[in-house]
Parts: sequence; C-alpha cells; structure tokens
Amino acid sequence: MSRTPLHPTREQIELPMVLDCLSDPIRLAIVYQLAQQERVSSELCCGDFSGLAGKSNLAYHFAKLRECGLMLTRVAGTNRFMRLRREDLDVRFPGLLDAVLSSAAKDADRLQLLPECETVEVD
Amino acid sequence: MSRTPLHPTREQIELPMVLDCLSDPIRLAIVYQLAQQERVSSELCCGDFSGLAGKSNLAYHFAKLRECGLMLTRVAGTNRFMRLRREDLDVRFPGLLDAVLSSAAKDADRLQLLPECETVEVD
DNA sequence: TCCCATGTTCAACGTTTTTTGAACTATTGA
DNA sequence: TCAATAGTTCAAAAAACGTTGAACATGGGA
Repeated sequence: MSRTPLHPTREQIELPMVLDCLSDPIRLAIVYQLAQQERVSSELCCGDFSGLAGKSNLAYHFAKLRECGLMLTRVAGTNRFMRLRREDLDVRFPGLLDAVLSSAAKDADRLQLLPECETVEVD
Repeated sequence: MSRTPLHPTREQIELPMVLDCLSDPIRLAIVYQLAQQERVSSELCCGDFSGLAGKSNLAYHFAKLRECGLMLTRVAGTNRFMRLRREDLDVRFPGLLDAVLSSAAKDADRLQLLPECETVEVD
C-alpha cells in the first residue's frame, strides 16, 4: 500500500484532466463535499463518502482526483485524510473551481448533492 | 440530413455534460476558436476547424457540443454556421465559460490552441 | 441538368473508463 | 497476540468513448 500517494506538482495540473475529473457525478459530489468541509478547515476521510459508492469504487475515484491534482491525501494511521488543492487550483486556473462549485450548488438537487450544511443556523 | 439540429433548452443544459464536453482537447479547441470569433460577432462553419481533425470526426464532436448545449448550429444552404451559446451558459453557470476560456488561454501552448489573434495590436 | 463542395450518418474497430467483489496491507485497540 | 477497521489493489466484465472510411443528403454553380 503506497505510503504517500503521488500527487502532481502545481504546474503539472492539466485543464482537460481537471475538467474530465469534475465531469463525473460521483467525483463532482466528492469535490463538492470537500469544498463544504473547507469552510471549517478540516479534512474528510474515505469513509465520509460511503454514501456515494462502494469502497473500491470510491478508491478508484479518489485516485483519479489525486492524479489530476484536484485533491491531496494525507496518510494518518489507518485513515486517509483528504482536502481540496484549493490554492494550487486557484493559481493555476483562476475562478474555475469557484465557478464549478457554485454551478453545482445551483443544481444541487439535480446532481443529488448533499444540501449545503448551514453549520450554525437552525429553524 | 436533419434540417435543424436539436439543441437542448437553456434549462436542460447539465453541468456534468458541459464539463465532459470541455474536457476533450479537440472540443475545447473548437470552443476556444468559437470564443475568439465571438469578438467579431461572426460565426464559423465546419470547414474552419479542419485543422483539428477529419471531417467525420469533427461532425461527431460538433454533435456532442450541440447536444450538451455548448453551441448552436444554424443551417444556411450547404453550410452550417456555429456559435457559442454564451448567454445561455452564462445564465446557467455564471463565470464558468470565462474561467475555462481564460484557463485555456493561459495554457494555449500546452493545449496546442491557435494563438489569440490580437485583432489590432502590433508590437 | 450534372457535378462539386459541405456536412452528416453509419458501422466497425479499438481504447479507455467505470463498476464489482475478492484478496490484501497496515494500523489500532482489546 | 488477535480481531476489527480503514483503505488499496487486482482482475474481470460491462459500458462509454473516439476515430476511421465509406455512403449518403443537400444545395449551389457551371
């Protein structure tokens, strides 16, 4: 089991690969969920996505997301903690990630994304 | 030969399909070229893209671009004139097309896109 | 009218991608 | 030490995708 998964450098991140990665509904949902987690500056581990697909299928999508430079995986004990490569992406492709995320948010129902968790508000 | 190719309505345009369409280098190049043409508000016909692929392969990519709502085709005699669905896309996914296009422009070399034709400026 | 130019459609082919379950590795806690 | 937990890897099957050339449709000009 690779101790530290490979990640491309910032400069190696390619636009077509990023777009292709984001075009898959499962991966888009993963990225969307990571982006929400960003707000509370913590990370998520694989198990947090179990609603989206089976374990091995998720591992496949995680690998793609890492390989194309969309997210970073940090190994900690038996867990893998993941986060968006927000800064790298914003430098490389300014405005792209935000545009995708806000477009996804608009279509959250259609894309079957988790509702945005308004961390504090209760009705 | 279908007289008027089918195009989705604005509301039918889906984010994953759009991203998938843009993730193919040939289609990205087509969209990029259409965007440049936009500046002089004229349209392009199929033949204008002959540098990118063979005729039937281009027809395949044009069909995808139409089906996912990225471009519009107008039949005029023996020609098909095409243009970006700029307004529909901007309403549906604000900022997305511009972010993709400027990211593509940044990587024009890597993506083997035609250099932007600075219509006026000369150095 | 006949031919040419412009594009589309179709079928075939090979490649890539996605999905699945089973086997496996590594770490933690009892 | 042993079992449980968290993820990855592998191989096989299914599905989706991109490319090609040949055949086709349509409209315009000689």
